[in-house]
Amino acid sequence: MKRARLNPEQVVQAACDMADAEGLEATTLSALARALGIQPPSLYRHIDSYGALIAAIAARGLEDLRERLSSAAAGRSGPTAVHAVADAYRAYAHEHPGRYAATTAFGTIRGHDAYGTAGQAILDVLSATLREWDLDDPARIDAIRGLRAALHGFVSLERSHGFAMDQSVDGSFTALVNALIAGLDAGGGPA
Amino acid sequence: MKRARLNPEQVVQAACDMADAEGLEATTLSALARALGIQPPSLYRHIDSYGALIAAIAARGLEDLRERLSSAAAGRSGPTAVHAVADAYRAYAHEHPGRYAATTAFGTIRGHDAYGTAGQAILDVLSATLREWDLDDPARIDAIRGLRAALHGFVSLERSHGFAMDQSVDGSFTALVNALIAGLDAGGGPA
DNA sequence: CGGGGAAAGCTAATGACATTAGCTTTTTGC
DNA sequence: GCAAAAAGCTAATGTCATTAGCTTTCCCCG
Repeated sequence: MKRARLNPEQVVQAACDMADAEGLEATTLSALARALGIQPPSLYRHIDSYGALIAAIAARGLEDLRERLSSAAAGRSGPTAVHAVADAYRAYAHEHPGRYAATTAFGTIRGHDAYGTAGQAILDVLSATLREWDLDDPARIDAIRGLRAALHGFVSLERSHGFAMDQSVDGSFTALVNALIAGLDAGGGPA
Repeated sequence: MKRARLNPEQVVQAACDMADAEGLEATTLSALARALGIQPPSLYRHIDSYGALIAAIAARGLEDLRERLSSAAAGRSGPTAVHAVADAYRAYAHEHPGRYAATTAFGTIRGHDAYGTAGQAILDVLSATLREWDLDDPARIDAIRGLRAALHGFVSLERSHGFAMDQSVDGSFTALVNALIAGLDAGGGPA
């Protein structure tokens, strides 16, 4: 019988993979221990708590996501950049549903701040994506919040079968991003 | 010692109140039984399961929400109607965070369809709100999906302290709704 | 080469949870 | 007033996360 000899890195990696494959809710300490060939209490040699594990998955998700968004934004500007970033955001959420879900599992994460800076980095990328509109600060923050809310809301509803009609979801997403871009062009602040 | 003599209606009502006051995660069968002065297994005389209870909370939340949106939309049209409905949506989520959270707790709800029709009713209200734009059917569904995604995403991030900067969140919400309206006016479908 | 300490595993136990089975009490309808 | 249904109860099970305390394994240093 082979001893595992694990380290925190491997544990988090396995948890990320399990979350993507089986769902975040199925990623329990028991299931993770089973998958790793050890007993549940042994996991505490590598992680502080269940909440800390979910926070670690979330942190990794945010880092990966930031990288994808950066790549999508590189060498693009204006509407093209916004579409590229939006598509990259949605693609990441689909490819790594567990990591993405952890990112938004605020309930279990509260207090574990491992992912605070990673979240800020995402906002920086979004901000850079909007550079061409040259927004001054109240409007800039409004735009970032709106973009993030729209992306998160769409992906969240989509991931949970929130869109019943069998019309193309891709098209609806493109239309939403176009609407936000139209809003940026219109530029009118709060009436 | 007073016997409770409960019925399903009262149990769901108490669960809704507890969810709003203590949070949906704190609304366990044990805590609910404690609050009602009975033992946990006795709850099964009134509900089928924990999942069914959450689904019942969600159904009530959707019904209440539909009513609020209907009221907000009545006698209004165009951008005014959209703003009124959006504000009503956000206000409901703030006033009844537990019910609203249940509405989007797709994981525990899956399979309990008590809330299916209520969800459809919400979409009907949103559709009516957009009447003035006279959208034909692919664009109409895109607009509804986009509006719902934006509202849900914003409220969801807001509820979980997703907006760090201390700039006014009200203003950001108004700006987002304005952007969506600008998108409706621009009307361009997917490029 | 050998020993000692740290790292990483283990078993056993606890307390919260949902859930089932089966019993008792209360209410209600005739 | 009585019988049956409705609504409560206790006891037990299985799944969680988590803690305490023990043992094994590895690695470094003398």
